[in-house]
Amino acid sequence: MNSTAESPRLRLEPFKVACSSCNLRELCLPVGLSRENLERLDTLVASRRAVARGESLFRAGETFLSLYAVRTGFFKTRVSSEDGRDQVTGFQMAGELLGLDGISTDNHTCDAVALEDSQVCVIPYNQLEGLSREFTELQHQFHKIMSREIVRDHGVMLLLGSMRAEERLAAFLLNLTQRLQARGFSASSLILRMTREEIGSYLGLKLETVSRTFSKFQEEGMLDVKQRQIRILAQERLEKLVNGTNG
Amino acid sequence: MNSTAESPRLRLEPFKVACSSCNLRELCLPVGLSRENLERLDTLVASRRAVARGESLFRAGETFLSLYAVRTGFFKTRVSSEDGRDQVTGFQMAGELLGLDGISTDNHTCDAVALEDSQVCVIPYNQLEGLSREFTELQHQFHKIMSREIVRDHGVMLLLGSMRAEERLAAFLLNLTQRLQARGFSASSLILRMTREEIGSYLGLKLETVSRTFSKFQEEGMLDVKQRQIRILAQERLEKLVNGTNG
DNA sequence: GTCGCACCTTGACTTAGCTCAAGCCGGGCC
DNA sequence: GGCCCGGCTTGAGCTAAGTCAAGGTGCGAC
Repeated sequence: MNSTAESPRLRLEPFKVACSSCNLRELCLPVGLSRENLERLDTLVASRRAVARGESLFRAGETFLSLYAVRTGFFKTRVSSEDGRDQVTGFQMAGELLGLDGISTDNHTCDAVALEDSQVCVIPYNQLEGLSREFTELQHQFHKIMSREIVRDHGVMLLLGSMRAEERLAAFLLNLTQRLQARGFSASSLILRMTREEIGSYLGLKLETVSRTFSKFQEEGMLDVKQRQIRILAQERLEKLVNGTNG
Repeated sequence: MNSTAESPRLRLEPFKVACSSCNLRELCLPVGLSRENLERLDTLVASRRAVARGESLFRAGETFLSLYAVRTGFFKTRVSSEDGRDQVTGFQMAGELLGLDGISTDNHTCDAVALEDSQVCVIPYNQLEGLSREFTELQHQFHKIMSREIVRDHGVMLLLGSMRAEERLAAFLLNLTQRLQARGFSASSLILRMTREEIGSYLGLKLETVSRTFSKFQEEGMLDVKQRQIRILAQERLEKLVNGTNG
């Protein structure tokens, strides 16, 4: 209705979006809510925002007002140090929440960048706090999501602190396919949304190492790699790389 | 009163502990609470627990029921992978919260180990949820603490993913002294509570590398290192190592 | 269609940090 | 007092991953 000439960067979709009818509700903030409470959540998540590929949803330093749930598309989050070092801290797909880091200081502390044209649901944070005082289910679910992010981060620390390049890439691929599978996609073939450099930044490796490791996995018959199209040919061998006392 | 023969590992201190009169209240969960609300918090944080050096406060896999605030002493948290790899994910001192990772699955996902004889305040989690539905200040403060943990973890990822050994150790020391200073200790001299191996695990380095890097800092006149006693002689040079586009 | 550009691959060489090994230091205990 | 043991230091050599450099590939713009 209202798609007149607005900045593509900040375009707001004014039509109502309903969690209660969203097919992501089993993966997103609404998990575990009753029908009735779902409808109360609808009053909160009232707008969407489109983010074009390459654009930022938010940047470090901006005032924090809302969380965002990825509806469609794919994001990366990135922190930067004062001297310009970058670190990709995560990749987010449909149903995942962005912006939790902003609560601590009322300012975002990382950049969230769309890796493809994406849409997010806007969740005004103080309204979320209000509503979660009113019903336990939402409060509890929200706490679980924050806690899950902490657990995820600890897993990344383990990866960065103690795994070798092959193990890191294997863990990365298995994590991606597992999350894609939960969303109804294939467990064995995927299209990467990010560059080798972004994978490398996330895994604490240089892009050449990522590329070489992909090639090695292909030579060894574990993967079929064609640029960003990946087919997993031997999932159990990847799993063994990550978990086993590999040799 | 009740310090009869109990297991030193699980000893509960039955006497009342009051956040409202605790000298850590400006660093801990009660930050920002009004006098009146502080007293309501006292009803929640009702017991203490002592943990002897080397003992665990909780272990991965145990049922999650409570958060813990460090009252005195020093802890490390540690995650393990299936094949026995360990990663120290943090060191916690007075006023810091332990156990946030447990909310996500109702099970602890890491071990918390005391590095010296310590005491913690027990914060029953479902009571905390209840009370934080009743007053906004507590809810908001709790969310900030969880978010701060996420931000901290992202900082560690940056360190592990993109810094060299010297930068990691410098960042570690500066972080420690900053937190100690906030607790009224010297900004320039400290006693390490952890071994070289534990520092190495946290920083993604081997203990020999930690030791060599300490020696290098000492040779260069930036530190005075005598086993676990550290004196910082040139803080600004450590800062430059971490932040500057060092050469 | 083809040009340009961003991204990816591969090779040759370098190096930071790891491994293995030996010895030292200091605090607790008999 | 001295001895034992966990933790720390240091050296020598090795290796995984980084660096630098040269091409290849595929897609979008004109």
